[in-house]
Amino acid sequence: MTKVAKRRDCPPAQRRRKEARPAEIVAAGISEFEEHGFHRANLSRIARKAGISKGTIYLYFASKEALFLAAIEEHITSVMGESEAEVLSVEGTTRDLLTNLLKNMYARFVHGEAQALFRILLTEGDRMPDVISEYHAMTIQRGSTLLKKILARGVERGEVKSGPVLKTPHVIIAPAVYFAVHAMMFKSSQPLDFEQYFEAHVDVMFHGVLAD
Amino acid sequence: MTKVAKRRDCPPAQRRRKEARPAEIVAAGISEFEEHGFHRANLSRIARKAGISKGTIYLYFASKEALFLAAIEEHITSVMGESEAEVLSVEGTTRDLLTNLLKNMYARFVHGEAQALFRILLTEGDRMPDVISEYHAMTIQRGSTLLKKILARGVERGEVKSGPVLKTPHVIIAPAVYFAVHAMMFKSSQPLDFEQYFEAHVDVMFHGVLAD
DNA sequence: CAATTTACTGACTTGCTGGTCAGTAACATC
DNA sequence: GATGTTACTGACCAGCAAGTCAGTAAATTG
Repeated sequence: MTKVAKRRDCPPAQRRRKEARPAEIVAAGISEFEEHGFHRANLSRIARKAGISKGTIYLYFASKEALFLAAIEEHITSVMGESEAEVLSVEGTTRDLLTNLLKNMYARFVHGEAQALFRILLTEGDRMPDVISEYHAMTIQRGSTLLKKILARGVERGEVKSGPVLKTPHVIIAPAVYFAVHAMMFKSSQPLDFEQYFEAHVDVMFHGVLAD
Repeated sequence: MTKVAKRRDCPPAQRRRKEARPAEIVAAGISEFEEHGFHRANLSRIARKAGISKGTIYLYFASKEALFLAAIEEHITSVMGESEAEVLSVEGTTRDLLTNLLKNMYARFVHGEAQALFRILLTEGDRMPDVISEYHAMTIQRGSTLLKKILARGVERGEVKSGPVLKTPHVIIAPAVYFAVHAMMFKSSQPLDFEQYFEAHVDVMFHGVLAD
């Protein structure tokens, strides 16, 4: 009744690659967490995806949560790095700048990888205030600062009228987030038409719904 | 080594109340699911909240999932029942109607009970397409039909200009959903000022951001 | 009051998964 | 080739929670 260890010949004869492991594990982790969220994510499956055994994960990460944090950090920086300068560098009317910014947002949030990250944080964010803060800084904070700049510039050029939006520019990009949320919930059953939605978004943002 | 049953005196001497149980269990379930989502919700805790033992739950519901479905159904109908007629009955300008509708939405989605439900479905909805469909019908479907009516009436009265929004009225209420999502993620760390946000929302919805 | 029915209980079973560690083999050095 | 080091393996452990069911007692019946 001892803990007999019946060792079989190590099947695919794993090579030893200390340097490559962490990144590979994180990559497998991102994929697994995207697909299943934190709770349902399964370490054995992550190990399989990374082509190693479960025990190896624990050589590089202290716990499931530690791996999750590493994966989130990696994902945030890889997905969110750039775009600000790009948007601001365009010389053009406020219309152009805003349209450009929105296209950028939709591309990331709706079609892109940012959606999965967004979903995970929405779902599992409670337990990790640090990550939430970082995410906030890199998305909302950054985005609304950028928007404020664009709007202020627009006011100066006489293209934008002043109003409460200047202080709470979130409302401008809100429909993009709504679209992402709608897609998350109803993608398969009741999809929205993107082109049509985008057109409506831009139109309302610029002119509102009232006549005159 | 038999399965000895050491029966203690039945502690609080539970009464037998076959009729009242299901509703009580569902109520306890709603509270638990709101607080923890589906996965972390714990049946023993639900039983405790309902003042019964775990086994009793299984006298009335086949599984955790069945209880969850019952809870969701109950919640949807209790939270979403009304408001439509109320909003439409108001005789006034389109401004009034829309402002009224929005206040209603914020009250439900942002401050009210609908938020927890929304969060759960966003998080756990994949596994239950039926519930998602029902939810869609009772919220999005209904809401956008209502909005289309209001806008069409506004166009007739010359208060609303025609445009792509008439076909995709979602963009109008999107900022309310954004606010709810923002609250879910950043409530504790970076809350938005509601009054200010609401004002900006209404302003943009009516007039847009561009001058003239 | 005894006999019967049935709402209810909670210890137990079962299954799953995060985490451990004795054992193995790939590489390094002599 | 022998010896040492260490990346790696995977059977096992521990604990938790969904679900079960033998047993109990509240109501009901005769």
